[in-house]
Amino acid sequence: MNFVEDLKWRGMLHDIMPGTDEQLKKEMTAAYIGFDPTADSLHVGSFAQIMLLKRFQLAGHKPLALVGGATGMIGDPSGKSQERNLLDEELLNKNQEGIKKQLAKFLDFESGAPNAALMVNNYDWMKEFTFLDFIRDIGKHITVNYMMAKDSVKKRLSAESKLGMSFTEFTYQLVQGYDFLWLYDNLKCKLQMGGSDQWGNIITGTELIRRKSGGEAFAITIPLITKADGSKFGKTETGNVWLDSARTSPYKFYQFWLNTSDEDAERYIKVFTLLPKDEIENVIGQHKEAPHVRLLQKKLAEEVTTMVHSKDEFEMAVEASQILFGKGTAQQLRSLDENTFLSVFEGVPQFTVAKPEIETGINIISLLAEKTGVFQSKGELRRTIAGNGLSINKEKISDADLLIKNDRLIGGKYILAQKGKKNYYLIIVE
RNA sequence: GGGGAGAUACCGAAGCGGUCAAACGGGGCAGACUGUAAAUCUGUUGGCUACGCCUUCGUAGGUUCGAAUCCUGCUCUCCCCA
Repeated sequence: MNFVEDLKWRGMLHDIMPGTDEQLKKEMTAAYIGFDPTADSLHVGSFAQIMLLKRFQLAGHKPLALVGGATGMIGDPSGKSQERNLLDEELLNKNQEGIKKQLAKFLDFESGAPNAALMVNNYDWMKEFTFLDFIRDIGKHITVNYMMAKDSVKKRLSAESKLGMSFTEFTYQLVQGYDFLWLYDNLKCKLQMGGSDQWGNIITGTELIRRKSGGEAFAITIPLITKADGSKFGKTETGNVWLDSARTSPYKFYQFWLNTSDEDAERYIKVFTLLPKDEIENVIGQHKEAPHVRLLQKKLAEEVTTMVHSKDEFEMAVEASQILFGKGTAQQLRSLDENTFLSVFEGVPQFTVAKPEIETGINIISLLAEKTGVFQSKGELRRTIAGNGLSINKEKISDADLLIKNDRLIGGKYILAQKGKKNYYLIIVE
């Protein structure tokens, strides 16, 4: 199966410019995708694009990852994003480094193969380009009428938009178009890929290449990743899901994928894993026969967590999940060694209390609602206990006057409080 | 500028002198069920030194034994007319 067919089967093809497939069959082709350097880590929202580059490289082509140092300063008017703050160069550099490190996990930058990946930053070629030169050499080739016809621009000019659009944002597509032109001229990049919201910007680039260099360039976009329930993909209650383990722990990351709905998982496994078609179809088939086993989600979470983090971290996440959600018992909990214990509860809100507080025995209400912020108020805690919703170290608590003493400490220094089934809080005694 | 309606807890919305920490719905939280899901059902949803006390019904005063409820000033919102 070739690259384009594979994308099609995976539901990753939104739009493709005529001739693209032929070009890819003809020769090794370089393609680029732009990433916003607004943070030093990418999140799962960009993950589909990363996988796109990955597949591209696996198909024998040359992927270019462009970090939008220049474009990131401007802000794409697509979507409802407001004007963006300018990022300073130092931060940009730091973010670029972080992003490159992440991409290196997926793409081969180092091998020296002809199709080794390359990282570029449009700031490098934009920073010396003066405004006058730009409007004369580039602006000349694209009419305002053309630019105004883009959806991203039209939306912002329409009556419903209260925000208006600055000239800076308006020029965005031109700057991005110039990126493509530059890459075409300098690195023989003939294809730009991206999310479906980028189609208009990409086409401005191919148009610019045609008019200025008389060359032919191509475009592929992938659909926006959606969730069946209509909420935004890549977010949890606690915020964005990042690829960096310092921002989103491997455990949380694993959980994110494990919790996808049946319908979503079926689409995601095609987009976010490298598993071949027959294996995916097999898993989907098995899942349909026994949906409650959630084989599909498990497979998806395994593949993605292993790829983004590591096999070890994946196994740790599974172990943590079993303790937290399986029939984890107090004995099991106490049997963990300290390191495992801490990694299981990594990312769980933590509180610290002084050792003397516990030694004399402390009332549970005082401990959870005063010494720590596990509960907002004592009333809330009493209610939770009355509703059978509180556990300490995996044991249900039904007595609001319970005294917590040293013998409750796990490993001599930890107490695990649990509000309901899913909310854990770690109290460290030292 | 003239006239009218209104401001109640996270949101919507009842209440119009005591029995109001305030009906009901939504949302939130928890429990049961379950697939760590959805749907459903149940409980709970101001604070506390807790059969009692304290602070809350736009804001500041007043009437009253007693006010979210009545009166006055102020602020804001909505509607109609100019």
